[in-house]
Amino acid sequence: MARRRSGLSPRHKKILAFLEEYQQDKGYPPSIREIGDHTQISSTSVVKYYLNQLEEMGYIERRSNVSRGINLIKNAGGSILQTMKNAAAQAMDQLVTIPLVGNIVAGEPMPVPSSDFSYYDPESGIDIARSLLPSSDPLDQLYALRVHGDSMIDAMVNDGDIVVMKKVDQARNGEMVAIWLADRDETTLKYFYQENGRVRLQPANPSMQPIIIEDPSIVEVQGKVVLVIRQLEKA
Amino acid sequence: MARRRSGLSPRHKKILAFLEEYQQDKGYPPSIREIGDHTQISSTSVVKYYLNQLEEMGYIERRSNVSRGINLIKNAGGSILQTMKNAAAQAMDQLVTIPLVGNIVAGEPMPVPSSDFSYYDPESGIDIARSLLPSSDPLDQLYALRVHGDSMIDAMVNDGDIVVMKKVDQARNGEMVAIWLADRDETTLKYFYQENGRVRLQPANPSMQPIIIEDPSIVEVQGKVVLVIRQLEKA
DNA sequence: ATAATAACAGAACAAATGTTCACTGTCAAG
DNA sequence: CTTGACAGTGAACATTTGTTCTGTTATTAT
Repeated sequence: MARRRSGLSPRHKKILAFLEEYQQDKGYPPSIREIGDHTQISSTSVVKYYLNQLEEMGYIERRSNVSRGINLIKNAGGSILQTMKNAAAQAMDQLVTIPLVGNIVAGEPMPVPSSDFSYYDPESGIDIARSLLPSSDPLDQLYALRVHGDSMIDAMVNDGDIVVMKKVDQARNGEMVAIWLADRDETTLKYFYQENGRVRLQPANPSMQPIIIEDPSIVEVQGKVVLVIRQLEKA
Repeated sequence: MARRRSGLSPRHKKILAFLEEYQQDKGYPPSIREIGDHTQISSTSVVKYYLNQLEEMGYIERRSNVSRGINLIKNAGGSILQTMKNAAAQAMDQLVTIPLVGNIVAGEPMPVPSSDFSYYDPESGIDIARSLLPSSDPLDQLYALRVHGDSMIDAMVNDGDIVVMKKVDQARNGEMVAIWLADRDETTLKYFYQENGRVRLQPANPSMQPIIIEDPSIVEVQGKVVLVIRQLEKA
């Protein structure tokens, strides 16, 4: 039999390759006996023998007495698996999933996710290409709402549309914002303009008249509209 | 105890979160007892009970009688997690680029890509998550147009909006289509209804009146509207 | 109230799986 | 040739771990 050289023997490589392939395929690591079967090693003790060596060499991590407790650190080529994760993350990065946290209904306050809101809360999310979003916005401040009813038609937003919002509590001129009008008990989407002490809320539909509010304190900005999506054909 | 809602209960979410975190941290999935310990579930049978439900819902895959044989398919947000190798390719696949071939202007015929049109012709394209599009549509029949002017406001489409169209020459009832009205020299977006020999073109804005056309031969369907996108903040 | 169903508990069980150990074979150096 | 480190075998063993089962508690519907 060949003596232990400095590097990896064919069996070492075979085991590492199998570990990677198996984890890839099944989503969890193989057992010692499965490794043996697929690498022509008939004895479980020999598999353990090799696994110990691979662990010493830093290719894997193991937790003793734990079934399938093998963590592949780097593959046989020596390149760290983490780089792969990064590549995937980068590709994923082009596509962001925005939580769909609720509905906009004119007569009731709009749901806004709390700052500590759980990643797993939303029943569903919508996927958006990053290129459609303002590049600067941090993703965790974005959330989406589905519009219910025809109350937003003067904002050119229809029943069933999805609006992507950014959490802000102050609007700048010219931005479209979601506003809770305390005196009317109403949520509305309007272009926001603050000019000489009063607030003008301009509908997106140029044929509609603006709302002028003399007392800015009663307008409550819920968020800024970033994107509106209307699916005519349901996916 | 709370009844099973349509979506995921807090425990479902907790388990999914733990599965993801554990796998990320250790490199292999947790055992049933470990899941129980970290999610305040005292009985292994209850953990199994939830795992069965998660499997039925498609969030995980399991191999029976296999220790830690859990494969996390998608997280609670519903986005695909897959294993790292496929993730990059899959993520790419989730994103489609649709050619932006021109503008819609009310007074002139709408540009429609010819059938042999080169995929690389358009100066620019827009990236759309596949999940937003009708799953059935072949991608090569989709194209996008930018709306110029306020002429489409009765279709709830604003100046600057992007409409994604599908090439069709015949519309079915209830579809929103782009139509060239020969007698008016005008392009318009309307809901299409053909009923007892005549065509009714219904604006999306429910407060507007429909156009009735007695002679169907003068309506020329340019395409079907699949998606409308409005970017409030330019990227 | 009552029945039905979902949610949960805990123990007992069986199977999967890692570990240990005594033993055999190989090869190179003294 | 002998020795010793390395490589490998196979079985016995001990844990870990998934499964099943009986039963209890809550929630909803009738």
